[in-house]
Amino acid sequence: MPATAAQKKGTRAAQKEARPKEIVEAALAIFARDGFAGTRLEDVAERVGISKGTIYLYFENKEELFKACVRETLGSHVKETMELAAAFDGPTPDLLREIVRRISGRLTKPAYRTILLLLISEGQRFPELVSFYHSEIIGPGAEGLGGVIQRGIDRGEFKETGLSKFPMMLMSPVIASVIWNHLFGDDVEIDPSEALQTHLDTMLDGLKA
Amino acid sequence: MPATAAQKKGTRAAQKEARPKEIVEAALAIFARDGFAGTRLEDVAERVGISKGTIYLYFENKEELFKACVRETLGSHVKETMELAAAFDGPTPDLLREIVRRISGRLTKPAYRTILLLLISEGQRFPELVSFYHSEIIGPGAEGLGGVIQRGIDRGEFKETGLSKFPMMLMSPVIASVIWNHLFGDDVEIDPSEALQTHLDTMLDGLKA
DNA sequence: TTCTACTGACTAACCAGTCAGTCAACAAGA
DNA sequence: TCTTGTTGACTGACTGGTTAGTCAGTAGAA
Repeated sequence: MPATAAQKKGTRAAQKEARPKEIVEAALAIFARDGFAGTRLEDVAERVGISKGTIYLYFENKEELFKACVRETLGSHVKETMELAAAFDGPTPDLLREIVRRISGRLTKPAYRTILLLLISEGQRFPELVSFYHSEIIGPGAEGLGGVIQRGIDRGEFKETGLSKFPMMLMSPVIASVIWNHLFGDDVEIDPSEALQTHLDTMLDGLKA
Repeated sequence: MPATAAQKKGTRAAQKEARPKEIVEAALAIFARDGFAGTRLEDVAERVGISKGTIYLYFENKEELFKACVRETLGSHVKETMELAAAFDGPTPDLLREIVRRISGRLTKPAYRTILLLLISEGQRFPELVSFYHSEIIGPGAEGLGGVIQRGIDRGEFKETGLSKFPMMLMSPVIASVIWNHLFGDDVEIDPSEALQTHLDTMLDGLKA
């Protein structure tokens, strides 16, 4: 009996182990293209190179497959970002730039972008997913950003503004540009990091104590 | 036995004239709830109090009904806003505030909000709708906002920033809060106009020459 | 040979779109 | 005003196509 995944490569056991991820990856692509209701599991299967029945060996039904896609992609990288914030001891504007840049980096990755758009479209149908997203990602993220803004205020670098109440709004240009590109990308593509850069420059100027 | 509920009011001619709007309104609600693929025309019909067949007397098919919903709701109020900008002769920050506030007012109206979310979810499937939206609303809107920012720069009220390149990003907090409320509104509702207010305060401060 | 991941034909359900039939509104004549 | 014929908005059962989900059978690794 082989011990590691690498050794098992090509064996049935290895294949079995790799299947769920393969399926989720393919499903993500098809869900992104056709939405939840519009997705045909046969298309997903074909993309993996298996038959539809196989999907049901790994996922209870279409809904569970969808949820797996969301959970798989979201992961939870919030913690490390928060640790960075705690350890940092330079000027707060630099810290804020770095953190916002990191979040933006994640938000604009293809898989994450896809999930963001899918959550917007299908969220109503999957309240548990939305609250998962809220409690695992959005909540801690907002809290973290809020903490950084507060740090700036405490250190006399930022003045007090309403932004403390809506720290997530710092990310709004990134979200808006992801949506913009999704809709109008063929005509006029926006570079989210450039949009963010511009936005941050102006905001940080306006925040200055 | 026929349903008599629909036959209460007005003449046949009046009824016929009112039908399309009734259908579009009902469809908007169901599309918003179930998405395009998920919407059953029977549900739409039931909401109006007519039978499914009647919908086909007024709309060629499901797609055309969807397009009618979008076109009906979007209208085109951009022109008047632009005229306001041309006529205004006070300080540019005040003008910008007023214009952004107006756009936000439209964006957050329930029907418009619904269309925004539907365009995000279903836009891929309806490229003509997206380009309609782009050419009728977004393009002129962006141009108008850009003009106002330029006015500020010309009058020495604003400094030159990258914002001129992405004027629509001024609206990003509104878009982000519409999406936020759509997803998380049950837990923590954001007041888009408050978010916008905060955002504008900071941005205008940062834009100051 | 045994075991099991996988197959794909099948079923049951669903729904967009159709169309022959219905009946209330209207018109016109008595 | 009443009667009667016509019109056309509307109905809803039906069709045809689609797809989620099942399961008896297969193939190939161990």
